[in-house]
Amino acid sequence: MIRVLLADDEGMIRSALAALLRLEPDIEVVAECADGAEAVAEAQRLTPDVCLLDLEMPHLDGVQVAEKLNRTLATRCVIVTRHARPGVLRRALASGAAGFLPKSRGADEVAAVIRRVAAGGRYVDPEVAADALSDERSPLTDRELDVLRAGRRGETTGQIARSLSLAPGTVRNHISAVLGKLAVDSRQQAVLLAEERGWI
Amino acid sequence: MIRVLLADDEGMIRSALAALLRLEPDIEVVAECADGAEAVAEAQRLTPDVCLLDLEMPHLDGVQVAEKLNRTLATRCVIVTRHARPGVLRRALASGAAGFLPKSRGADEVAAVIRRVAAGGRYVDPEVAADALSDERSPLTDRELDVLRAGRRGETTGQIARSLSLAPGTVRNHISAVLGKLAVDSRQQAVLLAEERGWI
DNA sequence: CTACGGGCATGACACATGTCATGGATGCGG
DNA sequence: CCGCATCCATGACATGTGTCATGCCCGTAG
Repeated sequence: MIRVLLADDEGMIRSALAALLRLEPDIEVVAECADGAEAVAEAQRLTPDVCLLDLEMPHLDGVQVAEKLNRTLATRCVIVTRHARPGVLRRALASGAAGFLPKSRGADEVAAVIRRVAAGGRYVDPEVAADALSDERSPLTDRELDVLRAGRRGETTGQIARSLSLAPGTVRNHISAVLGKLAVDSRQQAVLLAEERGWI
Repeated sequence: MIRVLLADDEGMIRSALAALLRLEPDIEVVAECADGAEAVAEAQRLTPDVCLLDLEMPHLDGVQVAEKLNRTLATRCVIVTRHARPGVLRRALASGAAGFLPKSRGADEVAAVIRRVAAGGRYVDPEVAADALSDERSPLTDRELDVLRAGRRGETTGQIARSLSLAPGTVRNHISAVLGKLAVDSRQQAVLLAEERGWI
């Protein structure tokens, strides 16, 4: 019996997948979570065999959850997302996720992927994988990405600086480097571009 | 037997709902569509009893599809969406939709709603309806919304000014008024808030 | 008519932001 | 070891942005 944890902030898809998976004789859904923090807590309490994690969730996203879990548990994580971009795939694999499945795929593939990763294998959507082979990496450094992430919602330089424990000038410098590399004029344009490419 | 058409651009949720609905003895899924144009064509060909339409779809959104169908067919439409805001609900009802269901609700409610609208009733999610009763309209003036829209993607003041044929100072003034009314600190936060509320 | 209020436009000012030059830390290859 | 490159952090400076006071235009109430 494969014990599965489900996490997705969208109730409809979460409950739909749960209902479908419960029809499978060899799969047991042990938890349904609506956000990343809950997923981490439940996973640590229940130690499921496989965690199916939506990427877009409040507070902790799926990749962050996978990162946390991989540090402490033997659970295998599958990242599910609407925005299947090469950059996102890279982030997911770097976090130690064992599977990557875009939501454009049918629900019938979910059970198959779960079985595969539960058996110790990995699964990466072939289409996204092909894209990832021919893509260019983000030209941004880790720190630049941190700063960009921290300013994603229009936070002021001061807020970003405080949340990263940096001098405001340093934040401005990183931002400046980002703007130059991405050839845009404003912080917000940089955020939009980076989000579109799956870099943050 | 209730004949249902399903339209959602996200393959996973579309196929999951289809699979679940097929388990219901009195419901038959006659079509699954990935975009609005396809939904219109299939509905006209098959004349289903109920159309379950995602709001966010490429080219034609759910409300536009409902509008078209209500002009020519007796089909009853249910709008399904992630962003369940009063403004969206108003748009949906104005288009003649018979049902409104946010994706935050469980998949188990879908069949019940379909039966209800198939029987000639209407269904509006009670929580969104309550919001809609107590909602306030946008406190922003037309010009302020124009400026906000023009700056949606992080355009600089100069670019906004040029695209609206204004002095840069005027643009700043409008922005300033917006920030005050919305009680936020930056342009980007104002854009996010306005988008979230369906004002732009 | 006149006074008033609201929306729109503008320029001057204070402050936040982006740019630049600089220095320290680390890693790599000669 | 030394030079070289890269990343990170910082402060001074220029530019862009938000705030404010002001004036115009128009519709409406007195």
